[in-house]
Amino acid sequence: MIFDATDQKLLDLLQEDSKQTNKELANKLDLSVTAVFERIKKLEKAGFIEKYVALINKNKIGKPFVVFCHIKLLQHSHDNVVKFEREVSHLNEVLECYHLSGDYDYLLKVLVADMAAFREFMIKKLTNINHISSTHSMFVISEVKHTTAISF
Amino acid sequence: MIFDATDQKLLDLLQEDSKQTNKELANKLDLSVTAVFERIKKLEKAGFIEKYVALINKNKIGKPFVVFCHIKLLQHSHDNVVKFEREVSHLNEVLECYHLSGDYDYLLKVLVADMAAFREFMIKKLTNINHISSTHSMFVISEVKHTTAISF
DNA sequence: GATGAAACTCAGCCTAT
DNA sequence: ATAGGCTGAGTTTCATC
Repeated sequence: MIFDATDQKLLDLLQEDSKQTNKELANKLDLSVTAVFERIKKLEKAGFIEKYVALINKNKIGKPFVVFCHIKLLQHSHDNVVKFEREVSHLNEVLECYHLSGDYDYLLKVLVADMAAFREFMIKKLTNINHISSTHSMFVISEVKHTTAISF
Repeated sequence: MIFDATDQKLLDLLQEDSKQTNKELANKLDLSVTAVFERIKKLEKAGFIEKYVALINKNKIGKPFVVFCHIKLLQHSHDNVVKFEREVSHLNEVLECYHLSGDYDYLLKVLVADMAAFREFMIKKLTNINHISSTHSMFVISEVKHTTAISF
């Protein structure tokens, strides 16, 4: 598939605002509406565009508290790893979970209402998952930058 | 403003797929098309919905390598902090930057092509910012979970 | 461009306060 | 009775071919 500078610009625009009409995009890219339409379909089919989503304000819905949580496992047998990953994926407070190199095995991004809710999460959910050896939590004081848009 | 269970469901649906038509949403929510339309406008105006974006596949555009980078500052004077935060925000490899409690001051999520590109980023960009005392990088082995959707 | 569908507007209705 | 959400019809604009 051909992927040129115009496709890049198009992805930049769609990553910023996916509700723009093809006409608006056409103006910005100096293309016809149909050309924009076809490029978008091409990018969707080729898997460049994964999905279109609404981003919502976490403060507005009462979950302003972000915690990053390092986790070390007791053992790293295949079964334990798979089980841990599956269980952690099902926790809806966990927005992101990464398997990492370094001292700790995993990094979790956890979203909750406040410190009390985080405590509940730790006690009732996280440490209820077996095979966790230790955890280390870091609280977000402020979000300096947060974007979903990848630059080229 | 009233915010009820239907609004929650609507936000859940829009966080999953913002390209659904109001008709589809109306069916899922058992409402009329107009009612859905009005609720969405209400949620946009009230700031619950921040923006609509396309999520793109980082592997497809040649940036599959994710690194989390802890950073400690030398001094924490107001000026240094502001300057650091501004400069780091301008780096397009940095998708996210958080001011954290704990041993390190900041956590950065960095997206690059590969280890060589990360090295370039560290040498040419990151450590070029003054007032950095130390850094500690952790490489993502696998992304176990990654969602932009916040649950209620 | 043409067309079918979607977004958006409006006027009036229903419900709860 | 008043406010708010709901509906369905009508109009404009968009996506799609």
